[in-house]
Amino acid sequence: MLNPRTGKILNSIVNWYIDHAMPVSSQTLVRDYDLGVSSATVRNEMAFLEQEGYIFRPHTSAGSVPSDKGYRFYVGTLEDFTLPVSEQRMISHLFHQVEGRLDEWLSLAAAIISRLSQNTAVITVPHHPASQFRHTELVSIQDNLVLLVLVLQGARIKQQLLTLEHQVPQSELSAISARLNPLFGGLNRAQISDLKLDLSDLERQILAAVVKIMQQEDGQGYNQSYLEGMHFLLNQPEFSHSERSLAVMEMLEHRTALGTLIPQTQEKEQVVVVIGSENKAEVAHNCSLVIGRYGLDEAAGTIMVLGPTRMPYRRVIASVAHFSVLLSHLVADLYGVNTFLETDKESPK
Amino acid sequence: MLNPRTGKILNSIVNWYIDHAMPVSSQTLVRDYDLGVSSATVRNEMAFLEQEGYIFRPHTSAGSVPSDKGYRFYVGTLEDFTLPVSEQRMISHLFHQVEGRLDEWLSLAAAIISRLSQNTAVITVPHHPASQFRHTELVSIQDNLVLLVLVLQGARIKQQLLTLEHQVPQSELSAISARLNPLFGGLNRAQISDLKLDLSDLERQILAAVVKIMQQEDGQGYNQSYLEGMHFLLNQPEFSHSERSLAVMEMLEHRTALGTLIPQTQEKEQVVVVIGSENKAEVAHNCSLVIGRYGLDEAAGTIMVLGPTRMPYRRVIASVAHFSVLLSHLVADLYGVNTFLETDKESPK
DNA sequence: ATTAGCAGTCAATAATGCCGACTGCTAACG
DNA sequence: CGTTAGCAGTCGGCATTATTGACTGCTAAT
Repeated sequence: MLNPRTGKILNSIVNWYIDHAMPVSSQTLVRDYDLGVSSATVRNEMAFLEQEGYIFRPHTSAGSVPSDKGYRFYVGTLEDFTLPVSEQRMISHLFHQVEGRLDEWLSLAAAIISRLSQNTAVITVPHHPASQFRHTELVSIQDNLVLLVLVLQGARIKQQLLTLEHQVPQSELSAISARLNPLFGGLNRAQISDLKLDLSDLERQILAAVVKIMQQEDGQGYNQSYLEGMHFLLNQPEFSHSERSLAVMEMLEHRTALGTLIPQTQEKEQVVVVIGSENKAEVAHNCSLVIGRYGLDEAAGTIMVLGPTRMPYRRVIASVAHFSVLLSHLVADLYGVNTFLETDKESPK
Repeated sequence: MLNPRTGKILNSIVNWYIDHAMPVSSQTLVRDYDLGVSSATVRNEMAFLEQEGYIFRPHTSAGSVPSDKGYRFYVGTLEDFTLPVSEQRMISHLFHQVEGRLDEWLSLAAAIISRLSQNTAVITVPHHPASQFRHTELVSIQDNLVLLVLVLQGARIKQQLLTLEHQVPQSELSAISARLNPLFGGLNRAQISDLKLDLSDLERQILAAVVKIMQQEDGQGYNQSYLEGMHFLLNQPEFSHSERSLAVMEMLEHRTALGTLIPQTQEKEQVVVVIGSENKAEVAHNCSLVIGRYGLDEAAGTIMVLGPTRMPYRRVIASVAHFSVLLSHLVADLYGVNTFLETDKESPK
């Protein structure tokens, strides 16, 4: 679609602009990249690229800036999204230190992705629209106050305080949970509700609480997430002084509308890049989004990196791809699935 | 220390500046406040206030801006920190909707305080340097993978995945936790470590994990906290364009050094205000901090609101004071303490 | 002690001119 | 015919200057 030399020049423009955040001149290109032609030729090519909409100029006699279309072309030509070995080692080292804690994994992953990509990262908790019951436990706190601990499929823990009508000894509470656990095990909330059981008042209260917790859990999509590196957004020259940045920050803080940014057509283990005005939300029109999914069909989470359209796509995509695989393995363990997913290489849409 | 009229003028200056974020002129004061004197007199008083360091001027022929000393005086004259009844009702309504969940309480409280005070709010999880064991539970996840659920005093829940040497049936896991629970109940990690018990390898592994979790839990001070309303910082005109704001944001995001901002001398149920350069941390020299404590001796948490020195102190102090009492009640319930704390009125330092 | 009035100060804004970074074009070149 | 050197033209950015208007500080009258 673009002849090789033109493509090479466009990619050089994008690379330089990503690094320097300033319009690129024809001279700069021949100086910094090995194009083998003179600046005049580059100017001719740039005129063509501008005409075709791959780049634009802030004003008549200015250097060129990649447009969304230009970035899209650039991203399409990228390949080899493996992280440097040193970084891979660093990551696996850090993960060994927080062995065995889902929340720590996600929080750590968000922190690392954010640091590696120098942008804001969000990771949503693996989520399934119909959680399965795994285990419950009742712990007496004080008088008639009882802590209900609920373990869902995938080692997800929920808690809820219950106020009982009368004080109940711990031994009886334990007996109740011991009785309910085998009955509820492996069922989702609809199935639990449908059970025809002969229950005491107390047991009914507990069942109601369990169902309610599961309902809330199933209901929240992008509400539960780990957010890291908001300050990188502010560091970006294109954001530091604008009104836009504020709207984006607010969206991030409330997680509202984060879901709407995700395009529906995304297969697992594939990294999708949404550039600038391709975003559905108006506020994110000068942002790019790199989105990965992880987990299993029964519990999928999303990794996303948000930054200005001028972001280091290769690094970002590599980070997201790496963690997509890593977290998928971890979640597979939690859900007792042994299928090892094919890994190693992903390519953006 | 300041004669009544001078004090009244100073407070008028502070009030106006808090509302408008612009230097106040003598004319504006006589127009907007009922001072009963002419602008010339106000100018004379302002000259005095400037000489004494309560206010300063950005340049020679400019209006006046309160200094930290001026704010300090202003805060000292404030009284009546009750929230409007409508807001109190709104709060108790919202809290009824998330009955029984500590994490939701704190998260909600941070959100409300932030909204009410139009500034950034942080609430730390109630914390004690030597947590007490309450209950543990082992849930088989898959093969030899087991989820250890640990409940600490105060309904705090921790989780950890364990990889066992062999696969162990759920019934045996339940038996183990049933055996360990009465042994550990009410003890802190040192006491648990000191127990001379005859344990199997498996039980030893579990004990080690329990102690390690408790150790980590006891170790982290301000790490666990709920942060809300960072975008308010960016909205403030004094922050929107500065380098400072970035440093503050970074500090907030990493929670580092948040602890160092808290003055040590603070009694429970008392709200402390730290103004501008009174802050120990250099980065926070144009910030003010309103700090409240809540909880019990055995589990105290901190509420803090951070914003520019030009913040609506009355509203902020009232919000913090209100939630200090509210959360104290809730925590007291969790810890099985029935002492109702004397409430209603607090005054800042 | 208070006040009116006036002179003086200084930031903010607009207007102007200059510099330099780039491009677009044209004509020459291989 | 693609490529290149060179030059004219454009426009943002920066520094300089002028103008305005919002305040104060001072002084003299009340």
